[in-house]
Amino acid sequence: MASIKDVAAEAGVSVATVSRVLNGHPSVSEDARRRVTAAVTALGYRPNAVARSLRTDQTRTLGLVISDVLNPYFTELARSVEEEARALGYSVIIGNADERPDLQDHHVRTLLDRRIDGLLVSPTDGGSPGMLDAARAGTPMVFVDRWIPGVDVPVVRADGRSAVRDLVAHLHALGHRRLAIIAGPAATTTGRERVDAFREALAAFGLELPDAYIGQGDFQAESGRRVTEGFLDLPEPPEVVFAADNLMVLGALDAVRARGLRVPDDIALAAFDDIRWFVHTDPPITAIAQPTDELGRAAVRALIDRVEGRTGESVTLPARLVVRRSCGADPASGQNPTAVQRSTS
Amino acid sequence: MASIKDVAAEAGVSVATVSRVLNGHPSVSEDARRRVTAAVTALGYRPNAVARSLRTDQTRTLGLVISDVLNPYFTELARSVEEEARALGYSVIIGNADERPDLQDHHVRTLLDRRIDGLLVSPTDGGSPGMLDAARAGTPMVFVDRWIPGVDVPVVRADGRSAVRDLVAHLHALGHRRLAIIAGPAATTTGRERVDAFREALAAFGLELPDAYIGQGDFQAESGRRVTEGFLDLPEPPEVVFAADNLMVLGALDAVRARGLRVPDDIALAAFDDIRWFVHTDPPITAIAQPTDELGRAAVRALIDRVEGRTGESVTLPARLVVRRSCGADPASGQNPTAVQRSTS
DNA sequence: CCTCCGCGTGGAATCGATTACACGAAGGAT
DNA sequence: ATCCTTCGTGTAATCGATTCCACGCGGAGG
Repeated sequence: MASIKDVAAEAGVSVATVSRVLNGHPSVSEDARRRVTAAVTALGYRPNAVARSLRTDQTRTLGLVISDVLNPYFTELARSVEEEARALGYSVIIGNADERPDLQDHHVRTLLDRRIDGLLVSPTDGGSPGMLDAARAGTPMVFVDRWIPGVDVPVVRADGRSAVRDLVAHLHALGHRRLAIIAGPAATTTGRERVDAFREALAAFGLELPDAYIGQGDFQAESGRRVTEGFLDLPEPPEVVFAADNLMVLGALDAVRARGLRVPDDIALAAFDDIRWFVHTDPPITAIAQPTDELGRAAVRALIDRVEGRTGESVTLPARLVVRRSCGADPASGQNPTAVQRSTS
Repeated sequence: MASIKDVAAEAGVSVATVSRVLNGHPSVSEDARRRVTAAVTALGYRPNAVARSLRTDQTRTLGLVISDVLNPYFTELARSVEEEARALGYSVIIGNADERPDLQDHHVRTLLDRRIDGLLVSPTDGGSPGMLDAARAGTPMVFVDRWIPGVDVPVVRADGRSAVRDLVAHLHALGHRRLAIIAGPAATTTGRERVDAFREALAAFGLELPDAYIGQGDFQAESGRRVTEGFLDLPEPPEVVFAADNLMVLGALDAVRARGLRVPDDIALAAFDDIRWFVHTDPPITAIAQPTDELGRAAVRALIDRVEGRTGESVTLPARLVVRRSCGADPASGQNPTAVQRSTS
């Protein structure tokens, strides 16, 4: 592969001049510029990004560590992150943590070793050593979706509180009183927050959230199945199961089916995170939709602000309720339209 | 960030010795080794991968350019690729082409600029300039899933031929005679091959595949909807629509629903590529499943073989039919079990 | 006692870029 | 004519690692 020296030789100039032409430096004669560009195309020369990074101490690369690539929510997030980054002249390297803190750390370390300019993380846990080191070392960093309390890093996320209130209002209006939740891991902020928001919303309607109605999941489908089976075994099973992510509701659906029960007639189902497949499930699933695309873009902008020395700020965007048939409403006619409206407030 | 010089100073040895310790070189005294490791931990030193790559001319990184991250098939593929690569000591950088040749080229160029050791591609088209350059330049390369005829690069893929035969046998046994297909882009091998396999299988049962029953899709949901609407407008609409990928069948489902028709009673549906959501759609969708995980791993092994100077060979693995309710069978009881058996041959 | 060998170590070249600095030529001002 | 800019260019240092080569030292063999 041709190097800058080869180009210099071919053009009959020094490497400095070649570099200047490549970087659009003003003080190069028109003649030299022509000869260099000719040599570049003749040799099919492409600058070595590795060498350039070593010298300039910047890679124009962002790292993105997500919790689970197989979760469509994170896939969409990754896509919008890459898009915005590309538009701003950066590349993205994705690390998939599979909800495992050790893997998360592995990726953070690897990315730091490659001297990425900034790091976008959706932490799997409450702060693994590698992550805390990175934050402390001053690597530009932004949390997206999930974050770690007490760590001084901007957070870009959706606030589901009002949407959860809308959901509970919707369920209450349909006559449901015994509502259960499949929570995410307690180590994650989204795992805790969604339970809190749910409990608060219930309280506003004078409803309790008994411990028996809080199932401990891990954001994976299998845990949704397990927890739902537990709910169904209760002397007084819930009328509604709300899953804290889109994968767990799938498991819940499995468990309900396996008992020969019907949704929503025997039990209602809802989920956090809306994905396109929910339109086609049987029945279509009521969900809380995050503005995933905007989240990804905002996170990248905040991170690049930090990378380039500006102050990237935290951003919180509203989530909104999308009513479908899994809770009993007929969305084509009956349900209260104010629910959808209020969620954008 | 601490460099090797700092470590050398801290340990009271030369940088050469530090490097030797770091790389497990034998001829270092026990004493020096101890002092160096102590200095490393004291400073929290991590070698600069950029500098190392520049010197050694290898990045221990693989590039993976996939056609569409939002397609669960490719997400699973990416995951298994990363897993196998990690197990073998390599990192993976993913580029998402979004089925756009220009974006594909952008990613190939960027990856080559970073001097990745090898490239895994599932080409979006029939050979864009960047890709052909890469192949010609001698970059270790392997095609996965799709490939470009005439380019001398190993291919790791699934052969759907026998599974398509099984599918057609299944459909024929259920009494269906008018079978249509939503094809992928003609520029892709999978786009063409699946149509050919379908036509061949039909011929074996004395059935034709009229042009009106071949819809031109682009592997995206929207094209599935459009094509299916065209089928339904035909004077004699098909009894079965077979989509060449999992996204297009979603669009087909939309189109069928929008007309108020039922699956499978009014029209049967099937798809290439099985994904976990198909179990939960209404109705569950009959699909041809690729051994995605094994495909990803085999591709990585073949590529690393090339990278490390061995001869990575092409691999073809069989796909298999997974019967569900979208074609009219009741998989719990009725359908011919030989269909599933034969597909593994 | 001398020579040779091997081991542990350090000095310095190297990878491919960027960039500070110096230098010569040309042109304008005095 | 002399001096000072300005402009275009080249030389060389630098980034952080790896690795070739040489050197000093100690022990073994003659």
